[in-house]
Amino acid sequence: MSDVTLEDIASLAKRRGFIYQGSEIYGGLAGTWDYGPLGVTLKRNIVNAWWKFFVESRDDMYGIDSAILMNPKVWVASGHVAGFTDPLIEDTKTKKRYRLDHLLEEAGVDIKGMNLEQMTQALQEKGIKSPDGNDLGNPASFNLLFETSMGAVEGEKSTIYLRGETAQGMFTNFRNVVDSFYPDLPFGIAQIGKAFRNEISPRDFIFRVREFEIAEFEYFINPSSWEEKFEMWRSQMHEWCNRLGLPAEKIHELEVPEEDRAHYSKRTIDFEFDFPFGKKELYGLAYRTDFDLMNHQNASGRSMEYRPKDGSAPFVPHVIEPTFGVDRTLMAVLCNAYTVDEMNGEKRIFLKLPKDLAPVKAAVSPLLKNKPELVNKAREVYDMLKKELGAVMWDDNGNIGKRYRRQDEIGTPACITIDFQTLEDGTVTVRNRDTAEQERVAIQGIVERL
RNA sequence: GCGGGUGUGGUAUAACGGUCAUUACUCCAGUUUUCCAAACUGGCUACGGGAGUUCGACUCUCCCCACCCGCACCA
Repeated sequence: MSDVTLEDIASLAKRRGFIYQGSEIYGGLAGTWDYGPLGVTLKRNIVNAWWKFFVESRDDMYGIDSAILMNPKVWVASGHVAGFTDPLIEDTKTKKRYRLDHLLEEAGVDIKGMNLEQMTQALQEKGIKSPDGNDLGNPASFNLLFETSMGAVEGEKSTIYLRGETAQGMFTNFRNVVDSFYPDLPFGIAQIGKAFRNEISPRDFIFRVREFEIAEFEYFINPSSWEEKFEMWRSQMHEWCNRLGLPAEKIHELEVPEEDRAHYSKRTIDFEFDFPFGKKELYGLAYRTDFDLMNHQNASGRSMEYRPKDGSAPFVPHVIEPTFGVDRTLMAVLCNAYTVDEMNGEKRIFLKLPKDLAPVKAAVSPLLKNKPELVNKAREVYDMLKKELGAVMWDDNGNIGKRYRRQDEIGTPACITIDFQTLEDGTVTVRNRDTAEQERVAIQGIVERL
């Protein structure tokens, strides 16, 4: 359905307990969202699948969980304190904003190492106008790093940053992991966790937010093999999308041209997804070279060299970095799952979630709730399934059709109904979410059917 | 951050400078119901926040906040 809007999805997400606006009772806080009971389960299912696929099932991957707060020197060395800042300048007439550094570059100015003041001066000396030929106002710079302060005593506090990416935790622990395990090259260090960015304008539901979750890993390689490893992860990323049930035709690769690439990247491919509001970045795959390890080696004085076991010359490994926005993943999964079809002349909305991602695996209902013998039997089945599967829901509200529709909206793959025949022959009906078809199954065989 | 728009129960909405703020669905309790949002009864829940104008503001003005669209940004 192409006419499904983001509002439809956000509305259902709220109504059914997936995603709420952050701090809602106080009018909200821009760029923050809270996950409700079903949302957190869905997210956890995604994250667990990711960890299983990229970490646990491999023998060249090492998981870590590093601190959100890091020594500020990390962010200086990584280039984020300087490079995370965008100098913007406004056309005084059209009110359009432009990147000051871009305008200068176009005018042939070498801006390397310039601060905002120097750039402003260069702008004035050159008499640069906006692309529309108008005067430019005063530049302002936006640093996307979130600042906070450490220390409880006023006046003795020091400014530190909430991490803007999780990657630096992998780089700062490179030495530790090598010392603990001495893995063969290539190997990776993976992490899932929160990152924070002072986005200028959060947008599009949970797509661009100020606090978000990233799953990513740094894959350390011999630079001579970078192209081969890059290709390997490229295809693994497609395989991952496939496992999420995201159709290949909705995933698009974008070769990021040099001028748009991050300061550390020698090659970047964006994986874009067809969201209801357009084709937008979902994942990134970057060849970060030895940029980060070299910077940390220089700044910390600690060696980042890897000593090959065959006795060949030590070197600082290069890095391939696949990065996955967890919230964006969840959003893509939701958008992709949202299905509208017709049933008995009425609109039926259901979430066609892959079984292993669905927050509720099955719902159990007595056909009628005023017949104690049905309710008791249904309770029995429910207790049994709850023990086996965990994520099972009891539902006896309204009539049976209503329950089916309710479960449809939260993507429950199967509904199990206990009726009078159950009391006689021990079979139940299992109703399929996607086809709405039902099938009689013996109670003993339910678990295998789900 | 700029320009434009929007803001009424959980969701979607109506109206009005002046009694208890409308309706539908959802949700909850109950009656009923032998498989796809049936019916009936009852119930919870809203004017985003703050100032101001006014005898009286959900309605008019201003400020703030959030969301939507465009620009810009998006490591």
